[in-house]
Amino acid sequence: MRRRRSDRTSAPSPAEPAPIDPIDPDAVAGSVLAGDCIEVMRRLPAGSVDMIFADPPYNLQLAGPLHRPNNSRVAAVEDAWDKFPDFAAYDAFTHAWMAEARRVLKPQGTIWVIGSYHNIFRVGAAIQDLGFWILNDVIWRKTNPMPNFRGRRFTNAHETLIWAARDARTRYRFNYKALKRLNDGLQMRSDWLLPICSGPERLKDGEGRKAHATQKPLALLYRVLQAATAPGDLVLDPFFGTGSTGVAAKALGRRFIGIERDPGYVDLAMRRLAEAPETPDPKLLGGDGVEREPRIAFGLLVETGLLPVGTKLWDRQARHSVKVRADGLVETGRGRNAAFGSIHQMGVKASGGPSCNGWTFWHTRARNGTLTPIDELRRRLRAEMAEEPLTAAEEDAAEENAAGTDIPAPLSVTT
Amino acid sequence: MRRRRSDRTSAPSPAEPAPIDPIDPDAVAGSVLAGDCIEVMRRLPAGSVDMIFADPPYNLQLAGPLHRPNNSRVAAVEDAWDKFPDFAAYDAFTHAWMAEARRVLKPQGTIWVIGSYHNIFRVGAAIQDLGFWILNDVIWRKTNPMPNFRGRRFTNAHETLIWAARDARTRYRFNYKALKRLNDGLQMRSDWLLPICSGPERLKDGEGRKAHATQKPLALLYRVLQAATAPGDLVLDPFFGTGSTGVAAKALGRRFIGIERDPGYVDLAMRRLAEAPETPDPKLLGGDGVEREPRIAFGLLVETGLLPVGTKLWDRQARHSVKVRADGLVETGRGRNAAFGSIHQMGVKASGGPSCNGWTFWHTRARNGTLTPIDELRRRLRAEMAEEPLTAAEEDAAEENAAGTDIPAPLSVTT
DNA sequence: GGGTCGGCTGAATCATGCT
DNA sequence: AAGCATGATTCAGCCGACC
Repeated sequence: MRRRRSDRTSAPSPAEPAPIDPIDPDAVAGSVLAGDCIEVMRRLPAGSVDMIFADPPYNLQLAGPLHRPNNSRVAAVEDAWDKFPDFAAYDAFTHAWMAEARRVLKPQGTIWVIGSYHNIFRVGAAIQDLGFWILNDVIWRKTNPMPNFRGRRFTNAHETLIWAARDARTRYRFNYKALKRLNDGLQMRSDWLLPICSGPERLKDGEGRKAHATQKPLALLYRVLQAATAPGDLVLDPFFGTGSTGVAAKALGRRFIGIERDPGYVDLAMRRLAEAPETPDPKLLGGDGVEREPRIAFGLLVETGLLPVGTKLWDRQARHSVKVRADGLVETGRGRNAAFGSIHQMGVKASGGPSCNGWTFWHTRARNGTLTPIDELRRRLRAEMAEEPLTAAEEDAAEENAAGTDIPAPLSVTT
Repeated sequence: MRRRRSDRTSAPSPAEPAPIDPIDPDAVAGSVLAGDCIEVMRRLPAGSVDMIFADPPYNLQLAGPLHRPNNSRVAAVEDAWDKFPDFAAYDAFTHAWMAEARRVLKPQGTIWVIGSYHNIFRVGAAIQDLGFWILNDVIWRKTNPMPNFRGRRFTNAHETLIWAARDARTRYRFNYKALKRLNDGLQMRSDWLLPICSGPERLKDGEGRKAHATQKPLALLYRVLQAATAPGDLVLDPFFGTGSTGVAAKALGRRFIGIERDPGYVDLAMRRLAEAPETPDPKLLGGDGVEREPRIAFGLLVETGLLPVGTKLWDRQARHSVKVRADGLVETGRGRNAAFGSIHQMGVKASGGPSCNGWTFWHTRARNGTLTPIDELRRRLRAEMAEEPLTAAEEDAAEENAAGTDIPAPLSVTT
């Protein structure tokens, strides 16, 4: 039966969804919302959070109690929230919460989901089916995993995280340089070695038993947040548990919203968060270190006299050269072979590659033959413009580079 | 239209599947079968192979060319075999070949599938949907992965293998001890650190380019085969490629069947296998070092006089004791408290645990009070029966244990 | 012959802002 | 919205060339 428009003004029938009571994300930032995550997410506006971290039930399907060789019993995940009748039920649940998560995510946001081989393949397939675009799968290698007591399998020494963008071709955030610094100057890899959550960090109940079966280590959350968020970003965790995501967010100057169904965990997380430290100084948070430096047009080097008109520039093998023109372009050849263009365009011509960064391709040549990339001149100009004095080491380096070149010392610059 | 029975005797119509031409697995062991793996597997009898290793297409979905910072172009996987129109097509393909693989697998067999985040979640979900039972996901961590040239993601430094049994409750093979030895005496973990296939191992074509885009390192196959097969086992690889699985199988004394669609790869693999070394001495293959040992009934210790009837056995804390009976059982208590059973059953009774290994639970007690597990007696008996002299260290240990006990020196045994 | 240096390559879903 | 200009970006290992 087709509904007439006037029906809509009447009270909703039982078959219709309950009227949505909207939640203002900014108003609830920093708190834990009690309730089913699907229902709570429905009340959040679309495109309202920067990142989502989710640690959903693993659907462990343990056959029976497991005992160590000394016959002591292993404390397993036996909570009701981890029980699903079959894969279909788990898939339905996964699609449901993940569809809401995607709606709530900003177009340029990303989602992280952690799981084990029991559930991660269902989760990954659902992520792809819902239109997310996987960026990496990341392996958390445990330094101290539980051994395999029966000796029937490999020690299950890792868990898998999936990192995905909301859409295939969006501009997501990845703090590449920050993570490279965290990894001693090498690119951060997709395998992370971290201890499991134990010792004082592991929350206990009154009787000294672990308060939550699957509490994640803060170090894991730190790395996730540092990789994919900026200070001030809003992070959503729909399976908040003991609130590790919130603790990490607070420490890193990120905002968060936690959703948790179990009232006991809600209480626990709120008490934990009240005492969690907050980084007082935003400068300590770092960021990516690639906050855009002011753009410098090549022509400015000519105008400021750093590169006099007619100066010859060479590639690193000194096989190609161009001459600096007054209009900030460079030229090469004579007569019919003559050509001119930007440092980048002429770099493409000279190198034959598909693209070229002229700043690092072209060099000045000192009288003794030493080649210096013109990017070095740009760096010095930037330093002057910022009116920040060079460090002693930088001054030394600058003088050393300048010594014996045809290039005049940098001038004062006014924009 | 319903078909009448008599139709079946006539020549098959084009709509009917072609008549199956059966393949005898033993006859084709050690060779490469050319053709589509689904069609070829259909011709193999059900339950005919011990293990399957599969390296299916990853469905990479690469957008455009990628260049290194030095502008050289990355050689991508651009082969037609890796192209699928969408996830649905890939899923259908995956289900189809994997269903055949499961049929061909022995009930106690296992399957290994390798993939990356592009496909492994589809593969894992299909494995579960088809009734396989996942035993582990194993992470191949690459020592030397390709970097992320644009700094937009984590270095994709690993691939994932799924190891699954045909059914949930089958007795599959896992050479636990062999892998523990491979790992310096520690349990083998689910994360394996291995280099990618390069250098002389990497097959090249006439022009020095890689012969196959995705050749896997032999070390990876060695470990897989050592973990999950016994010498003489028949291993099937439905995506044989350059035949690394065959080379590893030949070296480890396993039999193999390779299936490969591309005639060029078939030729290449056959030539490679002809020159691949075969381990001549089966003793070098090792095995697990467990099931080679003959089973020793507890009663044999009584029959051989190693444990005279009436000897008292104690648990490690000397809190419980049993007496050895002539029939190879042990008994405890008197009158109404009397009970008897196997060393294992009585161990369960004494320890209160769910299970008990009587060989390590029960001990003989020397006059000076020293307790020695009866497993030590079994070990000495095994050594005699094998007529293999003990190593010097074993002799020392055995003597030390025997010194001052009530237990007579081992007798010569004839079975 | 040995050591050093530069070049090449590997299952890769690899850019962004302005006009 | 599409096109164009700018310019940011790599690690381990093998191999050959060259001292």
